[in-house]
Amino acid sequence: MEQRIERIKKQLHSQSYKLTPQREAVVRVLLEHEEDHLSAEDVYMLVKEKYPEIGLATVYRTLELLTELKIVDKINFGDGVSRYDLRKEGATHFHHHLVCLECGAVDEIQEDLLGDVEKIVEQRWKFDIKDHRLTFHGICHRCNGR
Amino acid sequence: MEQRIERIKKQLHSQSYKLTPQREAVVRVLLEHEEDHLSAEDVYMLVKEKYPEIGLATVYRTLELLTELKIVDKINFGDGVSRYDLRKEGATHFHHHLVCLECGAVDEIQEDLLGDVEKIVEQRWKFDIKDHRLTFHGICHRCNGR
DNA sequence: TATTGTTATGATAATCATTATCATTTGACA
DNA sequence: TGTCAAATGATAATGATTATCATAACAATA
Repeated sequence: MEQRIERIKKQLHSQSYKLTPQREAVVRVLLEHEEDHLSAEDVYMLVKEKYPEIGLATVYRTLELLTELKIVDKINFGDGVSRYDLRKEGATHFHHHLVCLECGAVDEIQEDLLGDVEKIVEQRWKFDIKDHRLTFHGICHRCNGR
Repeated sequence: MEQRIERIKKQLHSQSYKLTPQREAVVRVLLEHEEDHLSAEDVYMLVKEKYPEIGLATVYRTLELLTELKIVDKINFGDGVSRYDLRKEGATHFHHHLVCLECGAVDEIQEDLLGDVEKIVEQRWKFDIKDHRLTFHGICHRCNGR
């Protein structure tokens, strides 16, 4: 974890940004909750426990900056709230999500799986793909069979 | 078009809903702009030209109802505004989108292309898929090569 | 160490897409 | 025609997010 933070610091510095204590606190929370798909408000509440002076606007700004730098991925499930995930290091594509309609759980697929599809899209539609978002809604293995 | 409206009316009636003049006006606009990915505000402005008494809240409610009944698909591109598309009749899956980062144009892919991926997801993750959303961000054929 | 200039912050106001509220209207049915 | 429940329109309210502004913090330089 400390090494990850050090590397994020270097990423920020390489673009003339600073890793302020507030930004570090946000990164720590994201690292401690890598599986959780936190909203900005979630992040704020968690950071505030350890860094009470932080402002909500700062959390939003930090998440936005990290998203622009592709350190963080911003996810929309269409419910009016954005979610933020630390991007896995070295990840060359956005991971996919399985959203359970029963329990609301969100599982992740790290595998790309879209290689063939992207080839078809690039060739048939002449579309130069930079990023993709794939979300499945359905019933998860926990709720399945009930 | 009239036949499509008649069929939508039947769909509504089969669930004890009415096709009021306001709802019909909304459906007409959606039918006339099938390729356009209209926001609720877009729909409202277009409907108002022909049906000036309509209220914005009614447009929202109508779009929401049509979405629940799967007559309309609600799309999120992560920009804070929902878009609404009439679902193609008989469509068994949600179509995909190509969003151009340069000009903002949104193109559609009607083909599923996800058959193999879905098989893998259902078997490996034991996830019973009900719906999916796939969006590609990149450079469209019009902006490509500039 | 002090100074300077720029970035970043926190509190809070503002914005905007959307939903809730309420009085009234409308449509279906007997 | 009367009744009742659904639907409407206007507008207030909501909540996620962004803008604003005074101030703090930080890095570089003398």
